[in-house]
Amino acid sequence: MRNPSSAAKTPCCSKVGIKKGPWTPEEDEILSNYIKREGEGRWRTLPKRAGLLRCGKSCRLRWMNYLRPCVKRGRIAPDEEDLILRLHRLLGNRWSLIAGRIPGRTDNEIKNYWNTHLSKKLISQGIDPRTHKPLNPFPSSSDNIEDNNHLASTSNPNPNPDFNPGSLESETAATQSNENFVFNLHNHNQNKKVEDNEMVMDGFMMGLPTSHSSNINQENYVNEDTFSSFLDSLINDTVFMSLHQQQQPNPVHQLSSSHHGNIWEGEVLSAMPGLSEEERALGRHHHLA
DNA sequence: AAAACAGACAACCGCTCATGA
DNA sequence: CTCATGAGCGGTTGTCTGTTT
Repeated sequence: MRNPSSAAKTPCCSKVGIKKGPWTPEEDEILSNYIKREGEGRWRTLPKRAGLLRCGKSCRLRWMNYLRPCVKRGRIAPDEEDLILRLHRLLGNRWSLIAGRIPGRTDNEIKNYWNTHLSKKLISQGIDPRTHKPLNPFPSSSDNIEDNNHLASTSNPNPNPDFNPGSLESETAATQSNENFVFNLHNHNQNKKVEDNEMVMDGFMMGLPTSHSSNINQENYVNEDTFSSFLDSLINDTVFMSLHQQQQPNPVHQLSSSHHGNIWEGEVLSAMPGLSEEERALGRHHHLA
């Protein structure tokens, strides 16, 4: 339950006369017409100017998630679902980043779909939706071992069989290789939420020493275009399959055609489009530091 | 038919960050 | 540098709707 006393901290939504709850078609029309006429922005004052009894945040949310012409409604397609799974394995709960790679879908929609469908689906498959790792890393029966090997080969971000989150041996190449990528992701994300706890909790960041999160600086910055192109490459089957065929002859490290979140450092650095030799070197330097 | 329950998703809240005065 | 404000994000909750009992 929401804490009534906390509402006083958010003056924009606590004013008397501000309507809450589901939007009516009339309100939608007023908001749509106003934004089409006047444009987006200045959300705090928009309700008054448009003649709506809503807070600015509510107007923004309604526009962003439902009224924008580019918002796609309807069921999530299987290919979109696959994309969400891969991006979540790479990005964690960065819903806006994930949504940014899926045209027409909003962060709220993807977040809801994840919480109501995909997380349950992964759990039913024995996969931890947070970490994308098997829920039971030490199965007792041979059947379970087989099942988990299959799961690991398709969805585990660290399919290296030596991986053990609780041991020094867990510092495998797979885990360490994510480090630079994680590092750059945080720079990309406007340095937002650079918190040790969050980094530890994020699935694909498991095993990352927390001290690194406080050392994020500009020298490892990768610009938006580079990051965007990089993500495109990550979600492209062909690129990753060819990379793995070239660089990972070991069948243990082969990935299925539909799941390949396991990123090795060499792949990450070499796959980064437009990355200079200096930047690659910086990435290696950070990894070794 | 109606109540209870569960699932889906729309919306809200608190927080952080960016920017400008 | 500090403060105020706007904007955006992710977690959580409320409400609606379909299903089961």
